[in-house]
Amino acid sequence: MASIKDVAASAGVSVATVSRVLNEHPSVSADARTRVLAAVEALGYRPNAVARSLRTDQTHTLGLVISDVLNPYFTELARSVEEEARALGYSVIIGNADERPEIQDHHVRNLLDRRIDGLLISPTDGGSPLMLDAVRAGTPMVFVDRWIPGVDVPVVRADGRDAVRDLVAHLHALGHRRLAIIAGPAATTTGSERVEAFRAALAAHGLPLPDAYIGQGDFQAESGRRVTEGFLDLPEPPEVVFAADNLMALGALDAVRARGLRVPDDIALAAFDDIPWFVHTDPPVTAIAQPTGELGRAAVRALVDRIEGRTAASVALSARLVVRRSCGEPPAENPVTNRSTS
Amino acid sequence: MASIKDVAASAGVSVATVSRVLNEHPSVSADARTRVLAAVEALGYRPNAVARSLRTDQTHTLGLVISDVLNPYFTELARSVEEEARALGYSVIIGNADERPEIQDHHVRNLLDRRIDGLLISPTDGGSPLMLDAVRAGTPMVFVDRWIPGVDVPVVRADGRDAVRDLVAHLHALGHRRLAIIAGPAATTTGSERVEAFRAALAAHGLPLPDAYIGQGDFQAESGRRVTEGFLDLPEPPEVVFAADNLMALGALDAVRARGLRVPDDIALAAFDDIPWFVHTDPPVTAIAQPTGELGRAAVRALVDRIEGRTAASVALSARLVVRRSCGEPPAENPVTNRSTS
DNA sequence: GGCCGACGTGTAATCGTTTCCACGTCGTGC
DNA sequence: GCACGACGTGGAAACGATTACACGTCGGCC
Repeated sequence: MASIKDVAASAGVSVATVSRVLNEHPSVSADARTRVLAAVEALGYRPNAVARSLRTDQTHTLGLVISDVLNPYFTELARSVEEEARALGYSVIIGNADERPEIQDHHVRNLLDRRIDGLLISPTDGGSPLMLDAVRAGTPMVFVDRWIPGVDVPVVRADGRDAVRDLVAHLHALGHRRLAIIAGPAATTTGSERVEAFRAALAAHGLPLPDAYIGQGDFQAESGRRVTEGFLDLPEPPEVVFAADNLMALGALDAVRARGLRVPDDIALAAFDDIPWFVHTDPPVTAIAQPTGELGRAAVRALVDRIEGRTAASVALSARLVVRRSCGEPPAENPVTNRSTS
Repeated sequence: MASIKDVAASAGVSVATVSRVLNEHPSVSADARTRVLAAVEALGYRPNAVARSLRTDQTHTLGLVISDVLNPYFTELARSVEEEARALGYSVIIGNADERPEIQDHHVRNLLDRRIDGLLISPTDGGSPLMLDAVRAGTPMVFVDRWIPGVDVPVVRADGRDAVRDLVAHLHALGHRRLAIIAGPAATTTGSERVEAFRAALAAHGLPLPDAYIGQGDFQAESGRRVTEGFLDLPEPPEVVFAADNLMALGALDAVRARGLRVPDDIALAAFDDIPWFVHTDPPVTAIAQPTGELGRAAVRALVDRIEGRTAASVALSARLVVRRSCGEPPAENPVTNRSTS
């Protein structure tokens, strides 16, 4: 592979001049510039990003550590992150933690070793020493979706409280009184927050949230299945199951189906996170939709602000309820909320 | 951030010795080793991967350029690729081409500039000059899922021919005679191959595949919707629509639903690529399942073989038909093929 | 006509590693 | 007792870029 030296030799100038042409430094004569450009073209030269990074101490790369790539919500997040980053001249290295703290740490370490310019992360747990060290060391960082309390890092997330309230009102109006939730891990903010929002919304209607109706999941389909089976085995099973993410909702559907029961007649179902497939499931699933793309873009902008020396602020966008048929009594068709893709 | 010099100074040895300890070079005294290790620990030193890469000319990084991250098939592929790569000591940079050749080229260029050790790619088109150049320059490369004919690069893919034959036999047995396909872009191998396999399977049953029954899609949901609407507008609409990927099947469902028609009563549907959601759609969708995880792992192994100087061979694994209810007449329940997650 | 600033260019240091080579100090074998 | 090999170590040169600094040349202005 041709190096800057080859270009310099071929153009009859010094490497410094080549570098200046490449970096659009003003003080280069038109003559030198054309000769260099011609040599670059002829040799098919491309600057070595590794060498450049070593010298300039910037990689123009963002690290993104997400909890689970198989979760469509995070996939969409990753996509919008990459898009916005590309628009701003950065590339993205994605690490998939699979909801496992040790894999998360592996990725964080790896990204730090590669000297990424900044880190976007949706923490799987309460924060490992490694991550806290990175924050302390001044690594530009932004939390997205989930965050770690007490750590001074901007957070970009959706606030689902209002939507959860709308959901509970909807369920209450349909006559449901025994509502259960499949929660995410308590170590994640989204795990505990959604339970709290649910509990508060229930309280507003004078409904309790008994412990038996709080199932502990881990945001994966299998846990949704397991928890739902537990609910169904209860002497008095809930009338509604609210899954704190879309994969656990999938697991819940599996469990209900395995028993030969029907949604919503035998048990109603709702989910946090809306995905295109919810339109076509049997029945279509009522869900709380996050502005996922906007979250990803906002997170990148915040991180790049931080990297480039500006100050980055936290962002909270609101989620909204999308009513379908999985909780009973089909509402009037709404052509907008029923579009399956965006 | 502490550098190797700091460690050397702190341990009272030269940088060469530190480097030797870190790289497990044998000729280091036990005494020096412990002093270095202690210094590393004390300073929280981590080698700078950028500098190391510059010197050794290897990044221990693989590039993966996929056609569309939002497609669950590619997501799963990406996940298995990353997992296997991690197991072999490599990390992965994913580029999402969104089925657009110019974005694909952007990612390829970017990855090449970063001096990745090898490239895993599922080409969106017939091969840009850039990619052909990279092949000619000897960049270790492996095609996965799709490939470019006439280019000497190992291919790891699923052969769906038998499964398509099984599908057509299944459809024929159900009494369907007018079968249509939503094809992928002709520039992709999976785009044209699936049509050919379908045509051949139809011919074996003495069935034609008229041009009007070949809809041109682009592997995205929207095109599935558009093509399906076209089919439904035909004077004699098909009895079955076979979508060449899962997203176009989603679009087809959207279109059928928008007309108030029902699957499979009014029109049957089948898809290439199986995904967990197909179990829970209304109705569950008959699909051809690829061994996605195995494909990803095999692709990584082939690429790493090539990188580390061994020879890499092409791999073709077989796909299989998973019958559900979207083509009519429910088969007996099969607990294995109906599990929604793996 | 001389001085000074602007301009274009090249030399060389630098980023953090790895690794070749040379060197000193042993222990061993004759 | 001497030669020699093995071993542990350090110095210094790379890798491919960027950039501070110095230098020569030219034009304009007094």
